[in-house]
Amino acid sequence: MRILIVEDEPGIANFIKDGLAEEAFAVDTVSDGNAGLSTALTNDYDLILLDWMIPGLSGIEVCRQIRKSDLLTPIIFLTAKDTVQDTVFGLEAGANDYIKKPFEFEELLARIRVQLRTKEGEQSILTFEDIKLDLNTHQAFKDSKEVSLTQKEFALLEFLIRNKNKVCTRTRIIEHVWDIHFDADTSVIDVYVNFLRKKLDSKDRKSFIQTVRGVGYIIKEE
Amino acid sequence: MRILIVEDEPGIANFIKDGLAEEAFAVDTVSDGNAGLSTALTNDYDLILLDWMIPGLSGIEVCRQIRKSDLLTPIIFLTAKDTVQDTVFGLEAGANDYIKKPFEFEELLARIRVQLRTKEGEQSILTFEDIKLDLNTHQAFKDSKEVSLTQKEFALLEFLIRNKNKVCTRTRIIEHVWDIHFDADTSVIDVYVNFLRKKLDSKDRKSFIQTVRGVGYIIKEE
DNA sequence: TGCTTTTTTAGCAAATTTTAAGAAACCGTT
DNA sequence: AACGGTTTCTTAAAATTTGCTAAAAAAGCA
Repeated sequence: MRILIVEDEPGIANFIKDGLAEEAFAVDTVSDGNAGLSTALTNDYDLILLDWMIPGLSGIEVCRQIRKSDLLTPIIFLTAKDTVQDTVFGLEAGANDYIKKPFEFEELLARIRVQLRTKEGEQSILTFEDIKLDLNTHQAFKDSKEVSLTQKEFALLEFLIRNKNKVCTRTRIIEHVWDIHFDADTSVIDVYVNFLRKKLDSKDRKSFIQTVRGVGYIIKEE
Repeated sequence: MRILIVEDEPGIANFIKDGLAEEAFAVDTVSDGNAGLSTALTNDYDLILLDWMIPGLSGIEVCRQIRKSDLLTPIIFLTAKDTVQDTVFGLEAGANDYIKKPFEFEELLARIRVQLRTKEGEQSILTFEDIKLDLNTHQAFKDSKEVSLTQKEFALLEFLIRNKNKVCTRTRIIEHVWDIHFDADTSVIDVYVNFLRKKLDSKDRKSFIQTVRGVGYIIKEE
């Protein structure tokens, strides 16, 4: 799950970024309206957090432009303003929700989850055959026995299971799990697929992660 | 735990009622706004499920009236509307949460539990294995021998035990225990976890507070 | 002031993540 | 079947990040 934060105060931006990283989201931040708009339009985010008062284009203008280009990515406004009138403008501009600063991280997280749930029926427990991932507790299970996974292992597995029965290309994996958006000459993916196989494969049958040569990997049912 | 449902569609009302009855809640239903308001005011419910579109007084008006009379019973809105603007008004009118129809019963139940937790968690003694916390007297015990904890130590331990079997992220800990809501570059948490371990760990087995690298800490049963 | 509590700092230890490189597997062509 | 060029697998080790711990500094409080 990729999230874009458009926020000019580095303190707040980092606070949110770190918190969301702990929840296993891939997070990018930009600090002004123009960068926000272009980044949002040229990337595939699952959700955007947009500050109201930012340099360059105002938050509301960014929101309008994004909607104008038919992008339906959920947008949550971060706003210091507390008159209902302003928030109404924001919602009319196409935002999905708003949260008043200062806010508790918990509340922000809840609102993010609400938006993501409507988007693709997000659940807090993902399963594939005898493998279970609990997103709340960050625990992974195989045959209902816990298997300890590192952050990256967990994130990769989550991505693969979310996209089960679809081929995940190396590019999409490196973007969504590693948050790398330039040409990457690396073989981390191979290594981590190997880690997951070692920890989660059953000995008697072929690996639950199948490789699609020249393209990427897939977790397929049956 | 008594729950009031204010909902005019008998199908939905019964669906929820039966489901909640199976979960051992005592459930009453009424089907219009006026009845909802008077029933809510003259009875002692632990939670109210309130439909947005009902005959008589609108759900939002019922909510407002209830809050006006200083009743703090948690209210969850059931709403078919999907513009967030409306739900925002609902939350401003004093609702505690909202859920969009159609919803899964599981999700409703989860939200109900969240609201009730604050109430039913009024038990004043928390325990985890051989550790006991008396919230009234602020005393901590290990093997029924008292261990003196400082305020922060107590607060951190309380938070961890309240969330036992769930990973507590650093962000959540710093918000709930230290009440810091901005970017925090600090390692107080590490230090205090260390304090608690020194005071409360058993020598023969691994620490009762387990660290989840890159995320936070967890107190786990078994 | 002296004592306790809380927070910061910093070096060390440990775990994770990444890199790198040879081995193995795959695939099209001969 | 054999070959060569790729791509992927598997390891080991380097690089980096994160957490632990002790000790000092700062803040509170009687």
